[in-house]
Formats: sequence, C-alpha cells, structure tokens
Amino acid sequence: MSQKQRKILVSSALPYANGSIHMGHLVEYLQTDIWVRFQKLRGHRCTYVCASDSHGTPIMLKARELDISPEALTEKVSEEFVRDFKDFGIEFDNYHTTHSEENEALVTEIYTRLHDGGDIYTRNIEQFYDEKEGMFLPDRFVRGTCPVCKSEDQYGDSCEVCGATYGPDDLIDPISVLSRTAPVKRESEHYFFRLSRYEQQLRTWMDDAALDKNMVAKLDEWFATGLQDWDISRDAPYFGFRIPGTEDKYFYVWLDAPVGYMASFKNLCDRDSSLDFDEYWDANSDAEVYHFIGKDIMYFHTLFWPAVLKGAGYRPPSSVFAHGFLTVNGQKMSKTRGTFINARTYLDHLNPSHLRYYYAAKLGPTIEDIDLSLDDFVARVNSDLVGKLVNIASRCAGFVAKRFAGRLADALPDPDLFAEFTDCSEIIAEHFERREYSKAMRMIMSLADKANRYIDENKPWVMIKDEAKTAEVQQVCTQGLNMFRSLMIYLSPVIPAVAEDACRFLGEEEWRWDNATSPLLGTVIKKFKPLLTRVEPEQVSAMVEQSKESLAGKSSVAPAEHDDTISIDDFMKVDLRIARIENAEAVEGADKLLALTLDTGDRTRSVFAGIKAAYDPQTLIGRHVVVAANLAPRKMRFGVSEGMVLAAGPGGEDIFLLSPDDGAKPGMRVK
RNA sequence: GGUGAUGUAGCUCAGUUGGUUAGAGCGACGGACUCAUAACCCGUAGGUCGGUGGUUCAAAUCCACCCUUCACCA
Repeated sequence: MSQKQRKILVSSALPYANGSIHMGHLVEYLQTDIWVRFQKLRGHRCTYVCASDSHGTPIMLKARELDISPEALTEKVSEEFVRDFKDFGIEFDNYHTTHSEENEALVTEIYTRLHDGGDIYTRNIEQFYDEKEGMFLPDRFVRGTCPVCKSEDQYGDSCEVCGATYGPDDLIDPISVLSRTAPVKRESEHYFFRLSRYEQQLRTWMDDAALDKNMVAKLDEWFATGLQDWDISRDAPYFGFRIPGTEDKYFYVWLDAPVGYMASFKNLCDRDSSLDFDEYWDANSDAEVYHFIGKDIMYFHTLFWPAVLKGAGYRPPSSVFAHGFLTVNGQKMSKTRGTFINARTYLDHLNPSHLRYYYAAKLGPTIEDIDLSLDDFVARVNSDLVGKLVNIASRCAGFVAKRFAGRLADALPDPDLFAEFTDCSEIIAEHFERREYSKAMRMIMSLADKANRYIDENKPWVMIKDEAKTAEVQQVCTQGLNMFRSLMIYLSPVIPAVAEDACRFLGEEEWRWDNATSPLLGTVIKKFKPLLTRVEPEQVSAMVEQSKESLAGKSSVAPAEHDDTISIDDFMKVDLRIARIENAEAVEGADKLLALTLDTGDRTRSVFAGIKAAYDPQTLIGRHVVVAANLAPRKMRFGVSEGMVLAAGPGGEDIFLLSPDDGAKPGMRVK
C-alpha cells in the first residue's frame, strides 16, 4: 500500500445502559467493527471507542426501582454489554462510560467555552411536574388520551395508534407514569444552546462531510424549517453532571453522551502514550473522526454535535455515517413473534461469524433499513460461507496433506486466474472504505464461484490416479488454496475469527491486506479442520422460541386488541398454585436455568426456571412462589419441567418472582 | 398530517447519465460428478420491474396522481 498512514478515530453510538444489546444494535456495532478492522488491516492507525450512555431519567428511575445506585446499575449493565460485544468479535480499543471523570471535565470545559462565547442563555419554560415524586416529567413519562384519535394511555410525545405527534400538554387527562397522579404545570429555568447561530457553519460542514444523500435531504429539511435552540439542562433530581454555577441544574444526557466519545478516547490516551488527544480533536486537526450512528439520532450528531464542537473550539467530525433499522422477517422486531432477539440469545444458539457475514452481505452506506430474513439467513450463510468459500479449502487440503505432506507447490499453474483475484483487491478495498459491504461480499462470492469452477475443471481427484500427473495435483491444489487465502484475507474484517483459523491452517502468523496479492508458495500447511459449520434451521427456531416473551414475563400493558380478551373460563383453565421452593440449584451446562424442587401441596415437582442471572439459588430455598401447575410437562435437555414459575420483567438479570403475602400455603389455588 | 425513503423472478438483492431479447445468488426442476461439511459443476423454467396516466423514436429508469411498507417531525 503506497498511501500514507491515516489517523482515524471511530465511534459507535453509545448504548443506553438500562437494557440489553439486541440484534438491532448489532447492525451498528458490526458495521463499525468491520470498517475499523478493515482500516487496521490496511495499515492505518484506527482507534475505535465506545462507552455506556449512563445518565438520564430512565436510568435514575430504573435504579431506584431496583433499589440500587445508578452507578451500580450502569456498571452491571455495562459488564453485560462488554461480554456481548466481545463474544460477537466487536473489538473496541476502549470501552468507557459517560459517567466518568474525563467526561465531566470535558463537558464542563465545553460548556464553559460555549458560555463564554455567548452561546448559552436561560429561559423559563413550563413543564409537567409530578408533585408526589417531586420531579419534572420527560414527555415519555406522561401518558394520557391521544388528542387526535382519542386512544387511551398514549405517550406524551406521540400516539402509537394513529402516529400523531404532539406535546404532553395536548394529552387529554394526562397522568404521570411514576405516581399515577395527575401532573401539574410548573415553571423552571432552563439553559439553552444557540444552535440557530450555527446554520451557515453547519451547511459548510455538511458539504465537507460528504454525507449520504438521504442524510443531506433530511438536513435540508431541518434547515428549511429553521434551527431551534437546544434545551441542554434538566432539573434535579437527575442522574448526570451538575451545570457549573447552579445548585439544581444538570446537563441533559444528550449533551454529555457525544462528549462521551471524546472522553472515552481521552481515557485511552491517558493510558497509551502513542495516542495524543489534541492531535485528533484540535480545531485544526488533520486526523479523521467518524461517528457511526442509527438514522434515528441524526439530529444530535449532524446538528448539535458539530455546532457544539465548533463553538467550543474543537474540530467537528469528518463525517457521520448513519445506517437504517433492522427488521426481522420483514417486520419490526416483535417480542410476541420471538423476533426481538437479544444478542445473548443469539449467542446461545448460533455462531457470531454467521451473523457478521449476513449483515455484511446486506449492508450498504445508506440509511435504508435492512432485513434479517431468518430463512434467507440460513440459506445464505450455508451456501456462501460453507458451500462455496470454506469448501474451496476443504476440497484442496486433503490432497496436499495426504500426498505432499502438506507442502504447497513452488509456483501457481494459472497465474492469470490468480491475477483476477488480486486485481479485485483495490476494488474490494474501495467497497469496504465506502461501506459498500454488500458489493464487496458479492464480488468475493463470485470469485469463490470462480475458484470452485477451476477445481472442478482441473479435477485433481482424477489426476491423482495418474502417477505422471502428481505434480499437477499439487499445483492445482496450491492454486485453489491461494485463491481461498486471498478471499479469506478480504473477508477477515467481516469474519475475523474464521479468518484467524484459516491463517493458522495455512501456517501463517498474521495477515495484512497486501498479503492477498502475493501467493503463498512452497510452505507447509497444517491439517485442515472444518472452519465453519452449517446453520441448522432448528437452531434458529430454538432461538426464536427462547425470544418469545412468555405470558408471565409480559410486563407492559398491551393496548387492548379486540380479540385479546379471554373469558373467565379461559382464565380458570390456568391452574395457578402456591408453591414452596424446597430446593434450588444451578443446572450444569445451562446458562440461564435453575432447577427448582417445588412443594405444591399435593406433591413435589421439579421445574426449570430461566432465572439464574437474577437469583442466587440459596436465597430461594424456603420462598413461596406462584406456579402454573397444569402446564403440559415439557422435556428439556436437562430433564422434564413440570410447570412454570411466574415472574415479571424483561429477562436476564431483570426478573422478579411473584410472591404471595404471608399466610399462603403450598397448594392453594390462585384465582 | 408534513417531509423523506421504499416497492424488480418463490426468497434476498443488483440495475450506473432513459437505449439492443430486465440481471445475480439462493431455492425449484433436469443432468453430470464424487475431491469436498449431500458440498461442487452444467443446463432449464420463473418477472405486464406496486398501480394508473403522461413525456419520448425509446421508460424499471423522467413527470403527475394513487396504493404498500418504513423512518423522521428536534
């Protein structure tokens, strides 16, 4: 590579630390990780930072609900995030949190500079206030009847039934979701950032950043309606950083979140002397800074963020790359359909390399949504990765191992064909660079077809029977393995784990992009082991099954649909009983299950419950719980489960068992 | 509601500035092969390119309206 080494800083949006990573999130982290790995493979200095977004009202309230500190909550959630990311091969150079010293220092500094530059002013605004809870309510925490279609129990910002958008004031009979009381209007002083002042600079920035045309269209639309100043403060109680010079005002989470990119990088620079913070963030920096985001948060990243950076004397991002949303089987992810799949659930059943490839095969540089079609996923991964790609190595390796002691020939029999593979190197690189992953995958797979055709035409299995053609077999297989090798190098940003195994198999230490264009000759390769196995449709259906929200776990009140009501008779079909937990223990080999021995009055029964992450078995013994007793026994890998223990919550560590009040005895019917 | 996208073979998607019989991969069907994780190779069938109207010698491609799906509306 003749280009000079670029200095690139890359971020993915910061995941909000009150939930779990799911398949939708992964689109972004995988898209970014592939790009970063590609840049590194090309020899550039590319640094990938991320962090947990740890502030704001939802986190504060969730922590309160769990009776732990917000710090403890976000720390716990972050640990889970990091595990999920790591297991998907997403390799951050640093993963930090917005609730950090570095971030507080940077946010304070940026705010002070904006303030000194005249970009901050205060104004009183009226907001709903929950008197019982003693706090102002974000729009989402007020619910009421939609002013447009009169649907009940809708959010304060938009109606899920008719799609109308409005303010919480417009709701009929507003209610605070916290205390279920009617909120009152109360005035308070808020701090504003003069975004309106930056329109010209933002237009210039937008051209320099060469944003995707769909993004430009969106920005034009926003410019056309006029930029509104940005409310950057929130009143106490609020989990965040206090605004300097105030007693009870905090920075809005959306101010300190993007600063979190800088803070995470700062945190890394403080540990790594080869990285210099100012070199990347100075107003006149020649380093590149890119943010990968979802299209839903474009406003923050293409307007507020560049303006804030400019105002505070820092450089704006070189560009912002927005992707679309994920649909599953062509529809929005759905808990009842089992298509709201958590990252961990995927990992419990399937190989991360498969998903990395599938997303790459579908991703482009635009904000269009991508669809994870589960049937297509199985077909595509099996056919492309296993049937075509890995198969090339598999059908050559045997001959080389058995007949030539693993030694490759000293020359390629068909250098012209190999040249077709190396000629594509820069085109494929350009596709990766422009985030045209689907085009890169298409090109790689058509080369894989070519390699398979070559082997088929030369028929080493026929030649091997002819003593005179022994050397030719070695050459043909060497040609085949080298075509495989180049393709694996091209694919290594996408499926790094597989590429690493392939690299070892070929007896090499490490690959750079350039290695793809010079063949491996005369060296000894290792014994071939299957690099990837096929996806079985059963694995996918097991994953979907596990993702289906059980009746007991259904937390939010679903908007009553016409045929969703059941009669009292239907309800009475469920035999709910009080049970006493006699014994509880972890199930060997199961990630989520506890084996419970229950006394249900008439007899003892064993039940498997997926509550391992939430409960220590020891603390459960002796507790009374509610169990669905007439559930058909279900044979599981670890034994037969004879019922279901009722619990609420979204899953993972957030599961809350139902308990009866004192006095209930095992065997009592619940009705 | 406003704005912006989206709709192409059974499935997932390409189709550059309008130009010869609309493409690929997968799947289906037929054949061939047996080195390979029943993989691979050859061939066949499948589309009024969301609908209607218009511009043009010529439209999947441009324009208008309508319908589908989706996002954004700070």
